[in-house]
Amino acid sequence: MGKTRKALKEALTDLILEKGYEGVTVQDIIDRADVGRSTFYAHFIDKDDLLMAILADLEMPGLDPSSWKPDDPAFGWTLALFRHFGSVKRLFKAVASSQSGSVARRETTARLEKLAQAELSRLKAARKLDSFRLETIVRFLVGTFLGFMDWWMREENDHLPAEQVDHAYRSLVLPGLANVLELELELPKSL
Amino acid sequence: MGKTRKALKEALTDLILEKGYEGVTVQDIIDRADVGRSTFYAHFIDKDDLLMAILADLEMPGLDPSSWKPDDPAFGWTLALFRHFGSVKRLFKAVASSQSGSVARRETTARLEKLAQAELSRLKAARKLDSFRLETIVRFLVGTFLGFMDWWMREENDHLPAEQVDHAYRSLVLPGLANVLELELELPKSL
DNA sequence: CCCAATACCGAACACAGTGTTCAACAATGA
DNA sequence: TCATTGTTGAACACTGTGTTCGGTATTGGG
Repeated sequence: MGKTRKALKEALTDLILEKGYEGVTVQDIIDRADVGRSTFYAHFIDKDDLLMAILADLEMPGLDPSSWKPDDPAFGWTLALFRHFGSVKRLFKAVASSQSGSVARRETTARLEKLAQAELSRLKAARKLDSFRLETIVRFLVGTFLGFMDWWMREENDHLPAEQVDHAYRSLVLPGLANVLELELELPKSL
Repeated sequence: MGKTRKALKEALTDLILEKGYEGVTVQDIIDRADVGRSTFYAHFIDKDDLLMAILADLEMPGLDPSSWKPDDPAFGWTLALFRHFGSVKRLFKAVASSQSGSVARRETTARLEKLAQAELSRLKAARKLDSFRLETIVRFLVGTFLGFMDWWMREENDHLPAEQVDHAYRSLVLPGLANVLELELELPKSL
C-alpha cells in the first residue's frame, strides 16, 4: 500500500528540514528515497504536488465546527488546535512553516480561516459586523495564530508546552477581539 | 547617475506586480529594461541582489527611535509608519509583500523589530519583562503589523486611508499589549 | 575636438534542474 | 503461469542561470 509514495513523502519531509523547501531538488528526493526518476513522476506531478500530499496528512480531527455547542466558551478550542499541531510538529515545520512552500501555507491559512469564520458566526456579536470588518478580524486571528506557530516551531521554543503557547496567544490576541466585538471574554493576564 | 540600474529596478518592480517575484526571469527583466544580459550581471549578482537594491529605496525616514521623547504616547508612531509605507505602496507591494521574495521580507521584519524593541525598552513597563516575553511581544507587534500591511496592499483594500488601517491595527493589537504589560493605553473602539 | 576610460551589447557557452519517453526488468497475485 | 502493475535508468528536449569575450557606444576631462 503505497510504499514508494511513503518513502517519497518521508524523503521530502526530511530534506525540507535540512535545507528548506526551495533548496530541495527532485534529484535529492529520489536519491534519498532510493527511487527512480520516472517513478517519482508516476506518482506526483511535481514537487509541489508531493508537498500537498504531505499536507493531507496534517488533518485537523475533532476540530470540526459542526461539533461545537451553542454555549461553548468563545474560542475555547485554540488550545486543542495548538496541541494538535504540536503533535505533528515535524510535519508542520516541514510543510507549513513560513519558510516552506507557499502552497501549503495558503492551504493551511484557508482551513484556519474557515474555522475562525465559523466561530465568529456562532457568536451573536458577529451579527453586528459587516463582511468587511469580519474579514479583517478573521485575518487577524489566523495571521496571529500562524505567527505563534512559527515562533513555537523554532528550535529554541519547540520544547514549550502547548498550554504556554496558547496562554500567550490568548493574552495577546483575545483582548483585541473583546475590544472590537464588545464582548466579555475570559482574559488570561501576565503572559 | 545609474540610468541602467534604475531601468532594471523599475523593470523588476513592474514585473513582480504583474506575475510575482518567483515567476520573473532575468530574461524578462532585461527585455523590459532593454538592457544586455551581461550588463545585468555587471550591476547585480543575481535577481535577489536586485531586489535588495530596490528594498534600499524603502527607507523609513523620520521613524528614528532616537528622536522619540520620553513622554510621547506609547506606540504613537504607528500611524506614521502606515502612512510611510502607504506612500511607497507600489514599492512595498513589489518588495515586501508576503508573495515576494522572502529576502526582502526578512529585512523589513528585522527593521521593524528594532523599532518595536526600542519602543518597549522606552516604556518603563518593559523592565518587568524577561527577554523571552519581550521577544514574544516584539514578534506579535511586528507580525501583526505586516499582516495588516499585506491586507492593506490587496487590490480591494489599497484605496483605504492609512488612518483607517492604523485604527484597525490599534483596536485589535494594542488591547493585548495593554493586557500583558498592565499598561494604560488609549484604545480605539469599534474598528 | 579628441581619445581614453567606462559602460553597454549580445552571442556563445557550461551548467543545473525539470519533466517526458521508452524499452526492459521485478513483484505480485489470481 | 502469465498478465498486470510497479519500478528502473538512460536519453532527451527544454528552460533558466551566470560567465566570457570581442566589439561597439557614450561620455567627460584635457
